[in-house]
Amino acid sequence: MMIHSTLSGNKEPFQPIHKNRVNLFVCGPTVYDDSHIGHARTYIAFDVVARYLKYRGFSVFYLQNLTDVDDKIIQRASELGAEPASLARKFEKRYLEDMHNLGVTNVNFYARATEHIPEIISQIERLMEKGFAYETQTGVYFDESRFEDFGKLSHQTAEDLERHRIEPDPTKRNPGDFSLWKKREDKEEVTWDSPWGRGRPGWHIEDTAITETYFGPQYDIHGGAMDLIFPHHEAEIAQMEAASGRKPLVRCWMHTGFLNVKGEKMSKSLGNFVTIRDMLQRYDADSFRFFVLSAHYRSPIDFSEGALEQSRRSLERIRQLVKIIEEQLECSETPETASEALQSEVDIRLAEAKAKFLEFMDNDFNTPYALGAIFELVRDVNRRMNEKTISRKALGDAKNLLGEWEWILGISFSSKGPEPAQKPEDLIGSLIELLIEIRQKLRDKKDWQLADDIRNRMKELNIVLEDAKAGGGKYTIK
RNA sequence: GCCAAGGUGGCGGAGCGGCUACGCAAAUGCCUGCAGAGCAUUACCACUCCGGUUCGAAUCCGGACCUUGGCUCCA
Repeated sequence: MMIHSTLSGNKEPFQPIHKNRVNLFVCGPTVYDDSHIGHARTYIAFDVVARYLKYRGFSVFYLQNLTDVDDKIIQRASELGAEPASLARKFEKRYLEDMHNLGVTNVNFYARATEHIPEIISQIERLMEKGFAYETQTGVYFDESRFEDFGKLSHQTAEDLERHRIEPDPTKRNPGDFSLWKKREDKEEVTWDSPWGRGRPGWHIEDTAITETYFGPQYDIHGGAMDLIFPHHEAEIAQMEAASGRKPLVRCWMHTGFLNVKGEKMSKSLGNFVTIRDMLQRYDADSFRFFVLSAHYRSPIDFSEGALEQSRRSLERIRQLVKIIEEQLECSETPETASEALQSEVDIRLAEAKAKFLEFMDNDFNTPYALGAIFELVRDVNRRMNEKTISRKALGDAKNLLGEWEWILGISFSSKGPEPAQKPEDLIGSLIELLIEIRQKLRDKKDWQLADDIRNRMKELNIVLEDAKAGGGKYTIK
């Protein structure tokens, strides 16, 4: 199994530190607002990573932090006149709801920063003892010049890092030094006692304190989006490798590409963001997951309604097959077995499809190509059903294989009921049902002209009828 | 300025030395009273540009150009 690591810039064979145990850590959100679909992209990607590793027989422990103390939370709370702690809890709850709704269900433990203050302090103390950190008027800082590997993840040298957009704190030794502990004397603020007085932790230290607590000084995979490479993950490497004296902190650094809108990064400041909640009002989670997985996790993806609609239709094609398979399995005319030659042909085909899927997933989680393998099977099974050369057993096998893939991707291939956006109010719905009944009577009498006229007139009202063979039919409102 | 990720058919998106996925959209056929949906088949032979290596390059090596992102807030 090959995974691309940002540190080396190459795909590397994946080998966990401890036999088949995989310790996976992904940076969680700062809970000061609702998450947007850019966050969702990253978390869906790592959900699939965790699922696939499990499927491959690894015992995965997936850990995520929750940044529940931070300047942004405090600022937002004061804007709203709320308590920072309760604001953080509220958005933490909403974040977990969002993840649940997206089928992101494989995180084993969410660790809150505020529940790891002693571990954070302990790590800073060790950095102080070893001379990697120093105290100033404003806080405790990591001395970047003492850690020679600084910049190795983002492939930058000390000189590259001389440039900066924000004027550095003049009390720091080097402009690149980052905060481990922020001193805050104000009684109104959220603070904890520390050897350096009241204050709160810097952003980077919470993650290494948390991963050290649950995984120790070294672990297997660390994930996050590209924007975290510098400075956040660089700082994590510096903190933990300096504190423990052991490297590497993680074997494999995985970073997801951005979700863009019209080629630009989705962000709050540009105002082009869509929250997960808003998106789920319009589209189902499975279509969104399909959209995310139809691009490689490291590639940027461009979000648009059209792209999501395309994903919905593509997924529909797989669902259609599952529906037909189920019908065929119930149909008494479907033969129990086929000739030996046909059966072995199908067996080979299924085994090939399965092997292909695994091969692509083993190659740095190439979900787009894995989806391609699914569609190849879909076409093949459809063809065999048309030719009526497929047996009940083969259909069952195909269904089972699709079931495995469903689980890995976290996408349901079973058709759902009507889409939420299409459900009309009761009265209108009843009237439409009534018209469908009347049309059916006309169709029974072969009064095609009037029946078609009703259908056309309804179409003008944006109500699209689709007649079923058996009679009746379904409708969609645009 | 430095670092990173990219630039592939009408669109989305893989591939990363020869076999040129897959999906959407399209065309044709099957089905259907018709339409839609569904299914099958088909077409297009695309890789930012300029050099080079090679029997052979979208893929490797130089060199440009363009896009997006990071450079101490960020998934």
